[in-house]
Amino acid sequence: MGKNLRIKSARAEKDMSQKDVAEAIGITRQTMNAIENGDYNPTIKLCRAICKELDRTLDELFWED
Amino acid sequence: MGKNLRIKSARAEKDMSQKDVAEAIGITRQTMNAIENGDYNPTIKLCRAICKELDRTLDELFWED
DNA sequence: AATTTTTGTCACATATACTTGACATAGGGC
DNA sequence: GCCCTATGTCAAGTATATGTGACAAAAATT
Repeated sequence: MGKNLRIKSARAEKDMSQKDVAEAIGITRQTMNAIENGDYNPTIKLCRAICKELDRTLDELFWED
Repeated sequence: MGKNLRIKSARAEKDMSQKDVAEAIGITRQTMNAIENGDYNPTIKLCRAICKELDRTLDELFWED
């Protein structure tokens, strides 16, 4: 899986580090890093939490063609 | 978690059983049933596969307010 | 009514998402 | 130079998504 630059971009827009987002939604920094780097496959619940924190939708951050 | 009636509806629209969808995307019938009944929390990859099979987007089938 | 399909549910096994703690590195400010 | 933040990564543990096989009960079909 490739990197998810859309998450990185949405983070930048809110000026949040990976750690900031991770703490805001109650996961570890390492997990956030792994998701952003495409190292694994988060659950939908976690995806929703990331989306809400970054003011994006599932389609905007996690859809793929 | 509550039932996901949007999946059920999308299935009905394509006249597919839980088994049909499950086989089409390479998961078991029981897993498909559990997801539709809200018994757990699928991975984003699986959600994407369900969406593509049922011609819906992530936001349409898996977003929650 | 009998048969087949569809759905619900269970117990147990396996794969993998996620945690924890640690160490390394690059960059910026003092 | 040193310190602090942000990111990357690893090994080992825990939690949970998913698979497998089975049984039962609706719901549809004949």
